[in-house]
Amino acid sequence: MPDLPKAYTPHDVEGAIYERWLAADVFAPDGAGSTADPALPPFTIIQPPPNVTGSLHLGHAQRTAVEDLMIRHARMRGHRTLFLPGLDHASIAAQFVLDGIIAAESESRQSLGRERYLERMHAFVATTREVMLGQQRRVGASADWGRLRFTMDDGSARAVRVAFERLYRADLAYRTEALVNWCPGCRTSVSDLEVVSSPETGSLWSIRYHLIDEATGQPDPATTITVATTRPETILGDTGVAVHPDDERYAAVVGRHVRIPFVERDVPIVADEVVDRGFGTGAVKITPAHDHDDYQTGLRHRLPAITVLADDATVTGTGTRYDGLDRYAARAAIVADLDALGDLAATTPHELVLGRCQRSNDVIEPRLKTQWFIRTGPLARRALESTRSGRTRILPERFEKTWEHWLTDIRDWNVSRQLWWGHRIPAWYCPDGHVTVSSDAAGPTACAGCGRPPADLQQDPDIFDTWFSSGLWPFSTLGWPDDTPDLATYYPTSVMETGYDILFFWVARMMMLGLELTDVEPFHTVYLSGLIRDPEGQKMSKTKGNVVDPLGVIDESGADALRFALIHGATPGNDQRFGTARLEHARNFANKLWNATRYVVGARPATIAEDAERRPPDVAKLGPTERWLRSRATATIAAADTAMAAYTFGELTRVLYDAIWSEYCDWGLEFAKIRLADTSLDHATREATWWTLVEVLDTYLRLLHPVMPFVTEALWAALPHRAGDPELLIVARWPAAGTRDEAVERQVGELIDLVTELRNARATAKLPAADWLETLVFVPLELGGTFEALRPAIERLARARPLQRELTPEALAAATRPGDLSVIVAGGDIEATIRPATASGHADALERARLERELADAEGYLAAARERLSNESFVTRAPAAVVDGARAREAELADQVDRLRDRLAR
RNA sequence: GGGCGGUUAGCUCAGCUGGUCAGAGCGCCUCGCUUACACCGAGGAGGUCACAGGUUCGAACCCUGUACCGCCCACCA
Repeated sequence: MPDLPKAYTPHDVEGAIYERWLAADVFAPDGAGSTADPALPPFTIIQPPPNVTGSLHLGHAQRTAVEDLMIRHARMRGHRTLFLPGLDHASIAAQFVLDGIIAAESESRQSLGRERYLERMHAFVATTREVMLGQQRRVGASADWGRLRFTMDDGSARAVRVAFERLYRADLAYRTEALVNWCPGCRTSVSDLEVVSSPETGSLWSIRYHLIDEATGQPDPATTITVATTRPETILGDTGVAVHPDDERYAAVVGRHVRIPFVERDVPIVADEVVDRGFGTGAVKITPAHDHDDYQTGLRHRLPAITVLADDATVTGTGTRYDGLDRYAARAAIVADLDALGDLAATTPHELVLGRCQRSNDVIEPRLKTQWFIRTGPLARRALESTRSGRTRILPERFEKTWEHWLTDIRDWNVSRQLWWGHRIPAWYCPDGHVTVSSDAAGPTACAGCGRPPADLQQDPDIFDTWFSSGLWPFSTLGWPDDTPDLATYYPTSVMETGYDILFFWVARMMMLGLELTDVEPFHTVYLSGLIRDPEGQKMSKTKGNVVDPLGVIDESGADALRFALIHGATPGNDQRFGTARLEHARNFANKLWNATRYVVGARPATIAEDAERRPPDVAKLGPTERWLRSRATATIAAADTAMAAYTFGELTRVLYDAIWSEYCDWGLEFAKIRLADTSLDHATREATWWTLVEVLDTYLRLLHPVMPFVTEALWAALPHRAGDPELLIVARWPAAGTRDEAVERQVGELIDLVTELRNARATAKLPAADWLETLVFVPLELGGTFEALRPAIERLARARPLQRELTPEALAAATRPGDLSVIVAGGDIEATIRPATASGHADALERARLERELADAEGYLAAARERLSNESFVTRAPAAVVDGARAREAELADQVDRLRDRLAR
């Protein structure tokens, strides 16, 4: 048994412990140090792979803490546990970061070229990767590092190719020209999810279009239709004007044509119900190539789609002087020119919602592109079926509504990205337009359409949306598409823990792809964590500068404190504010635990050898407090089990905090101190007391281990172990709840209340803390044995001596003298009288005031209880147990009120 | 425009399926004899559980509505 240093220094504890775990090979389910029971089902958590874009923040630390908590708990219950760690290449996010880095060196994607750019990327992620893995170890992740995976490793690459080929063959992946969300800054398309709507103030311009005189074929200067637009530059791509079919104002002009200025194009006026008659002028210009609504309208009316903006959002191909101008410069020029022509009818400020790129914040430009899409309809239906049937559960449950809503209205998923860092789409095109999709690493051997040789084929230059590879994560990490032993053993996985902010991005994609490709739900439970915010409730972000580095916190307070704080404050799906107060609370708790253990270790009776093997306490020698401690430990185990089963980890920490601090330390250790020092007791009795302390502390260390693994491991090593225990707590068994002794819990509880009340009376009367006070006490017969056993402890803790027991309340009343302080324990029959060493009128006044306050409280409760009982329908309609409880309560209160009145009358 | 959360002690938050549920931590006030711990110990003050109705024998908890705050989704140019 190692000695415990006097001071708790997390830094010293934690490094050594992690090394011991690694050396013992206890993380892997099949590691040499595993104590798992092969008969139990395995428990698997595939870690949500953090982006290799830098370093981990508190949110990651929280996720890791929660995942590791579940894994450690399952491991202690004897399950084979796989906590598979990983990293995500984070295609667009990583490119965004790297672009920033190379920009500082006056380089760019274009200047480096694809090959050198990717070299830079590999070097970049090689460094961030090590930083991030190191951080996870510091947090204490008991992950199986030997199975570490990366979304860009060969296994993932193959899984991506095979998945795509299967989807293609099942007609769930298709290539088409469609309007996609184009980010001019990132120079790629992005998915609908990556477009964030941003309310902004812009302008609404009303513009007159001239109708064509059908006789001359020329615009009629006198006949115009006014359209309203927020984006005048798209005029150049207009191919129609739409009005509502029932709009009488325009009924006459439907079917006629207008001439689009600058491009001199004649386009038809069409009737379409999409138009809102009440908005603007009731006439809408239609630009199918640059607006999602217009695209649909265009399709309905067979209007051509003319692209007028290039990849960099400059005007292109219009043959006007605007070509080459940025979209906003073109807008200004066009507005000015329209004004000059006299066709600008109005300019009004306008609140609108812009789509901006989640990554670069550029305004998204809808553009026509030929790209790959995943047909989500059939996939989403299966995913919905999984949650509706309960085969996969989402926690907290309210997110199932969000899930339903999103998956019901889901649109096809654009997976093509015009980026470099990612998985290249395994599709090849031949000059005749045939498409060949091949999962072969070497590519296809011939064109699938015409048999041309590979040399004639060109691979799609695009890569996949990063979430495509992430979507395969639960099974690609286990060896899929091969039928590996790991896949057979650990798939489907158990719990997917992640933030609610990526429910759609990631969880939905994993469900859809997992169901399609493996025919089974990839996990049975989705646990959604909330976000970590700063103490002011702000989202942590680098630009705000309020990001907290977990390593700094760990250096200062320890990983255990960090984990406890993060878990303690977490309610599933709810954000939490994180600040120093929480952290100090957690660190103080670790410190408390450390010192309590140090006390226990140091309190070993001399009759027990230092290296003695653990013995269960001798049941025959247990006193009430020992039985109380054991019963409370059993209650705590049950409460911890309930919390674990409900995934309410914050509740788990609360239960353990209270049990350890408020029960074990505040009362258990204090009672034990007195007993251990009581030389009137025999050796065996004192040994039983100590063994009880050891046993209960052992239980609490086990229960707390998943939350605070380092300190519990260190402290557990200082306790004697049972014969069958392993070397390390991490692979020791989770405790099983025994039977509670409710009688002893109640009795000891009442005596604890007595001590508290005696202290209260003393403090209220402002009696010196150091004084020993002569005290008389009446304790009913059924509590007598317990009282006598605890008498030395009560005397010491209440500083009441001599503590003389009176046998009847009458005897107590008779012995009470004026100036004595009275104590009537609420809810019990215990009464006591304290005799101050020096009587003082002042103390007496304070004492009366205290008793009167207590009386008023008791009378209030009593009145409420009586009112409830006098209610006929309560007595007849409430459950018997509740009524009985109320009667008992009434009796207790009545008794207490009597006694208080009696005392005050003296 | 839909949907979802939140509103409980000065602050940050717990309160699971309605019946000792009005709680915790921090902060505050008073006091510390006691060598596990001052990262501590003892005692205490503090709340019409956002507001208004309703259901019920009984509501912080269920229903309806209102007000703020936050988030998600959404094709009004």
